[in-house]
Amino acid sequence: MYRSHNNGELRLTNKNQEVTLSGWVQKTRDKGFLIWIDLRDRYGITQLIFDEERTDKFVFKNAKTLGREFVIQITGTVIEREAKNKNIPTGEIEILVTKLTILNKSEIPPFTIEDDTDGGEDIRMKYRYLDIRRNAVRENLIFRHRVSMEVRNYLSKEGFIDVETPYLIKSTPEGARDFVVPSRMNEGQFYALPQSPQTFKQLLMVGGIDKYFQIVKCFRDEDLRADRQPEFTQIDCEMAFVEQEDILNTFENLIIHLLKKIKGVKVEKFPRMTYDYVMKTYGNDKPDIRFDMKFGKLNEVVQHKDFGVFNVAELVVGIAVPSGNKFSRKEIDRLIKWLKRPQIGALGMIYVRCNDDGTYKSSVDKFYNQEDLAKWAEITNAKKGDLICVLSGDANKVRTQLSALRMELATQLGLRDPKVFAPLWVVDFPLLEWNEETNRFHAMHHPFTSPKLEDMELLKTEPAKVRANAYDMVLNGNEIGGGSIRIHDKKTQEMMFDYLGFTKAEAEVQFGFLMNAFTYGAPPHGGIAFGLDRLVAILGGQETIRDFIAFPKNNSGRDVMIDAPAKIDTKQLKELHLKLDL
RNA sequence: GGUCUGGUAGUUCAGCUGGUUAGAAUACCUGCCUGUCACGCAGGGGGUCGCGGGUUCGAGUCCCGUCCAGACCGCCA
Repeated sequence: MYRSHNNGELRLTNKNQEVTLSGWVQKTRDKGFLIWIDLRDRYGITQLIFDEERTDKFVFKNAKTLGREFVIQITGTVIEREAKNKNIPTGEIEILVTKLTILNKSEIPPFTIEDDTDGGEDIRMKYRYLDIRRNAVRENLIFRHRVSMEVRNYLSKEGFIDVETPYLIKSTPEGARDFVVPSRMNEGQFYALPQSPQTFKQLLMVGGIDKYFQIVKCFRDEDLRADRQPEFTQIDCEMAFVEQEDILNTFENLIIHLLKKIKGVKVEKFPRMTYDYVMKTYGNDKPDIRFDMKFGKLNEVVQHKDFGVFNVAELVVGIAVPSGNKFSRKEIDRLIKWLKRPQIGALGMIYVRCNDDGTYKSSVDKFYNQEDLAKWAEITNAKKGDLICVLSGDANKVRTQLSALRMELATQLGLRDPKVFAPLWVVDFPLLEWNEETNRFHAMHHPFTSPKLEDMELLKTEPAKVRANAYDMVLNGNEIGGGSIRIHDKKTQEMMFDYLGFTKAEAEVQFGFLMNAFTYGAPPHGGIAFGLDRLVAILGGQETIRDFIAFPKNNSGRDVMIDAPAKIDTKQLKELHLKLDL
């Protein structure tokens, strides 16, 4: 028996009991005649004591040799501490050790296993197994476990069936780049890893599994970000015999349940906003609505004066920064400089100070009087003491830029409180999106998304205006889930592939199996998929998903611990019928 | 593919306009210490300043290239 108790559970009520404990040496405090050792496991810390007078000579001598992260097993008696530590749960007791076994020694770890470790990201990733011994990382993994168990239990109780779908599937041209796996048995042919189980879950609907879910790995060979990994986990869901409204209600309730159960936060019905509205109001299809700063379109009140920049602009739009008038000239200049960086690419910014006495002072006083500026304030909903920031130019670009500024200012002003949760639905996404590169329309969501019936006629005349039965769930400025009502008949699906520039033959080769399935009684269906990594990170109040993944990849898609990807030898290449062309 | 930031002791960092022997904290080692819990005290070891080239009497410091790491843009149906 390695242990009778774990290191977090002994209390004064266990006094005089003989116990056996195992764990890692967190810290030794050697006072010469007395040695204390903090013994750690994932449940907590228990203090061991070795006393030159009370401890066996051999055991005492052995205790002197212990180093950080040694794995030991001890037997001893629970005694009351002379000096208690109120900061830890086991702080009233310590173990007077009678028997000590070193189960395994440890090299000196490259960084300290402490809450505020001295190790940087790089070294912690290389020795991730040591990093996981730290409270912060362990707690994150446990937190993720709790979320995913809660999701499983909830969906299972609601009648959803967890079905596994294959990882070795077929590459498709639409969407993200595929990870590709060569087939040994089929010369010159390749599997692809799924970007999502999309077609399989639709086939499950045809198969009559009318409520399906899966917590499943997905793969996309695209560049990484703080919130994007090449392999990531989705809560993938699909339902048959449902309309959009059914899906929204079902999964809104799932997130309400999670927020309550995991965070103890009560959230009411989610607001629903159309894509068109959020783009115009927040410049962004995943708005953070924990704070206001809504866009105010100023074209009507600023144009046809003498200010040329505004007169030629497609869009002039402003936001009111709460209490922004306290910004110094220097701080505003810094904001403008920030906006002009190539990443944002704004040409400049006009601003209006809203003074406490109700007057205005702007950077364009030459062209606009107090009455004009009062109108700006009205449209942007600016109060006394605010600062109105105005950008102008190409509508799409300006929205993106002002949206970036809105988020930056909110961060600076502390308006993005990680303890506050503001979810919403964004609905009525466009079905299609023009792609400059390929010079054709692409499906904004994916090619299986159904168009809104009432917009079908526009498909021929103004395809960009056709709305889809597609929706995203947004939480605190992050897209945490997205889905759609799918096409479930062959004719519409064929038509869609046609619009997306597939020839009949291409559509048949790539998605014939799906369209064929649609001819055998496919029920109406739709679904949604949540990004688990992102959801867990946001619930945990953090931005980087890496902190919630046990073994994440770095910025360039490498696993620095196992050093992958790596070369394979010529024998393997030969088996796979591959030749490198480097 | 692009923009920006960084790379100096095991680790995290400082090192100004180029100038003698490159510092701090922490970790590590040794000794002392009877109630520690960020223990304390005294001492010690530890460096190819990412790599390559250039400018210079002289480069951690300036220039060019390159590699690595991070953030972002493009990309992510």
